[in-house]
Amino acid sequence: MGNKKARTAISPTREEDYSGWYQSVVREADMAEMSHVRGCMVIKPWGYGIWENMQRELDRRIKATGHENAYFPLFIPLSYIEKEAAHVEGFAKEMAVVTHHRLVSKDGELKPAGELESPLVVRPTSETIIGASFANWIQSYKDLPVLINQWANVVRWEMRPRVFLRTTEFLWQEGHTVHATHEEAVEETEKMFKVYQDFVEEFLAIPVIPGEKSESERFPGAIQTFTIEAMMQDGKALQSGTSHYLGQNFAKASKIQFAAESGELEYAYTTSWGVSTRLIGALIMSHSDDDGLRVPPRIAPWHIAIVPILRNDEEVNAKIEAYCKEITAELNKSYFAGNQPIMAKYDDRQYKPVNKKWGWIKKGIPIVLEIGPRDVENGSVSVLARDKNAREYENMPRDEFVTGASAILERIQKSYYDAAVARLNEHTHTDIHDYKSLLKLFSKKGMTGFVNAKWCESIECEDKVTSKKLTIRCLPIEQSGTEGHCVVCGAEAKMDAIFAMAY
RNA sequence: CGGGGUGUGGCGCAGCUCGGUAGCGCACCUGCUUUGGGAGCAGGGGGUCGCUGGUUCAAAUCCAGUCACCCCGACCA
Repeated sequence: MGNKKARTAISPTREEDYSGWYQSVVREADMAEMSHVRGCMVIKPWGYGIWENMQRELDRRIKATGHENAYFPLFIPLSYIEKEAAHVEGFAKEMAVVTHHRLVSKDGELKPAGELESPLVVRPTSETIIGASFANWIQSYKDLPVLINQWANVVRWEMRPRVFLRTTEFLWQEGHTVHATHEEAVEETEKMFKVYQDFVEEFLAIPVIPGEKSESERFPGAIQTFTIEAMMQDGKALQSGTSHYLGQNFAKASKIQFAAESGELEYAYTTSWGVSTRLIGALIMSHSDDDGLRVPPRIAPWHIAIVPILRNDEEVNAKIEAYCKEITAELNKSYFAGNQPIMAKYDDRQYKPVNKKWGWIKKGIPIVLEIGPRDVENGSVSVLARDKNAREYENMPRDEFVTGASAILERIQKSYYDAAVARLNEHTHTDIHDYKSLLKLFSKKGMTGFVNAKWCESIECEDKVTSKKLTIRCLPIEQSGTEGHCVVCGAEAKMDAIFAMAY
């Protein structure tokens, strides 16, 4: 056969077709597939396992900050949605509406019947329906704050679905809180915003730029929207989590009032915040390579796959199997990153070893162990770490691996994060000061990246940029505080803004 | 929602212009050989060609409609 070409497990490669690569990664890792329902996906066990791990850790952090879980209806009366003007306008175009409650058989076909007197919408978010409950729950300042979180599915009738990034139905968590004062609600908004940032950086190994959204990018009905923006491998930005200060807008719409100490009836201050299965998309586009997904150990459903290399010799095979099971059991008693249990899986499926190995690589499991007769002889293991070349085995004594596994997992976690930080830093341009240079930078094909530049805060300049497919992602929390000129119009400006193309 | 493209076994594709009843690579199953870094040979299973209707003796192929996916745009807390 002669020279083997460098073969990648995923085709097309990122270089050849980024979007095709993304879809191929999702398919080859067996994470999800588009269903036959427009824009809706089936999340398969490997993808859902990642989501469950996200849920577990986020849920812990949400509860650690004093919130409790509850559940509210999927259906929202149209009249509720109508109550907040900006909210209606923001969501009207992507609402699924339920108009009937029955089917009847007619000419051999099922037809909707029993038209509802007032239609229901499928929640695109739950501010209004939760607000209606809150209005009942709250009488006095002594009832505050109310700190509620909900894990749910929501529906937004998107025009251009993309698996995990923008689907018609998706899973998320939405926090909704009520406070007596403006200050306390702002504090809450910022607190949860920080929870998201820490979670995404520590567990998903994705560095983010925290910032505030411009007025036009705000959540419909919010006073302030905070966002964490991550940079994908193609340089585009992905909004990965948002936290909103809603002021009294929704309290007024839903009549969330309380008797203050003074005896006055006052409107409360509310917040909401959420992250969704979109984070899985962020994970894929942050860390994966041309051999498939790479899952940071802290979020991986399994950390170590143990693949036996069996021979046509039952006696030898029995030894290999026993050896593998011992190692699996030892690993499963171990921890990494402090107290996170190591999840090791003995892969005794009947597939060929080499196919099992590549299957795991494409799924992005952090470590694949291959164990054959020679390893049993020598008391060793062959280690494939996903942060290294998929063809480089490292042979090491069994005990060294078992005791060192946690360190390897931690190294992998760190290496993914470091690589993502390096990319973010390298491709965040701070030397763009005029409109011409800005457009020139983003007219390039391929890696575009972020521009951190001055903005005069005028909607005109923002619109001008938006018409060029660029967006102002956020006004970073970390401001230089220096004076300068708006990168668009050249006027005096103090505010730093992140400009980028976005998903 | 506008423009473009595509739907053929699990995946990737050919066949369609010029209608004659489906093929290739990978994967899968069996056997033999091989045996720790995507093995070889031989045999085999699996698709009513997205769906509906029309034209025709005959439709994957032509026509109409419809659904879905992909790309570009608009839209997107």
